[in-house]
Amino acid sequence: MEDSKLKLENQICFPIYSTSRLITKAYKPFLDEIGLTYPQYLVLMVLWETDEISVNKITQKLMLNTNTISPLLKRMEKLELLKRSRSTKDERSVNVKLTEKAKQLKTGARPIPEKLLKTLLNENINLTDVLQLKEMLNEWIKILADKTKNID
Amino acid sequence: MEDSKLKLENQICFPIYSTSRLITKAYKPFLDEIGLTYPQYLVLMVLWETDEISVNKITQKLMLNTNTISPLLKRMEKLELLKRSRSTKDERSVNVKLTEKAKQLKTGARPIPEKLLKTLLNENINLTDVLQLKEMLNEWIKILADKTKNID
DNA sequence: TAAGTTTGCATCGCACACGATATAATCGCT
DNA sequence: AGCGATTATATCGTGTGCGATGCAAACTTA
Repeated sequence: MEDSKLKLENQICFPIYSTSRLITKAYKPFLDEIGLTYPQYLVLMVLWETDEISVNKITQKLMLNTNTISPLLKRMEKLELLKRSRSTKDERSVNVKLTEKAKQLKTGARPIPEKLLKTLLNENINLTDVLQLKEMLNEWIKILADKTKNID
Repeated sequence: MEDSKLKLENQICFPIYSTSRLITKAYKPFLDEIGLTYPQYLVLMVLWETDEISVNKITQKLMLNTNTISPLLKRMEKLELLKRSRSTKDERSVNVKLTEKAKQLKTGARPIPEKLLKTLLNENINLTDVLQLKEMLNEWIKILADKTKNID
């Protein structure tokens, strides 16, 4: 019986899982400086782009469910990074708005993407590789988002 | 001021993070059938390859710390998937050994890698792409494991 | 317009990840 | 042999992720 497929080193999924964790770890020193966790940083990236946005829109952009986003936003509100308020148009909907404090954090965050990219580029991986990888992952995200949409 | 780098869609890290979560989700139906979580499945892949292995070796292979692995193994012992016992040679070390139940789970797990791969391949992504991606990720893991080894 | 369905958000419980810390065993150096 | 440093593992607290469930507002459709 051939079991090589069950070996860790032959999996494609394990390297993605590990890389993801290691990248989050690589962010840590930079995010510590501005007092953010990685998921909080993701939320702020959404809000820096579009202040005043509904919880639902955030879940869509980050592909996370409300049972992850709601407590995350709650913690961020406690950190005075944002304000939540019921929409008047649709009472079910909650709008999220940045505080001045969070807007100013953007200055500290601006150099982070470049720093991370510098960490990831070396003699074996160039920018073209990275962009190619990004395309491929986005393709996978499309496939997987579709195939897993009924799994909860 | 150019802020395009702070946009979610221009990040390479976010697609990796999302793909990782979506892949775990894609595993779920298959792992549910044999009553495992994804990290538990990873531990078993290590043990199916080498039964009787120290906790330390497992942390190295999975690149996870003991504060993640210890409780994980404890839960798995409660599920009767493995036994833990102090090494006689080195009383600090704990050896992990599969139960018969876990060994038999391997039969149920055998088709899983192929199923997952089938999910990931389509008209836009072929096996060569996947293998190329794996190489690139392994390169990143090397870089990141080194650069983050002092971050805790 | 009334009843059933869907939608938007929240809460609860559980399983990771991981920083900080603790403890015991072993190692290294004198 | 003795003692400080290192190593292997465990525990605690916090922050995600996410399945299950709850609830109220909005929608649908008879």
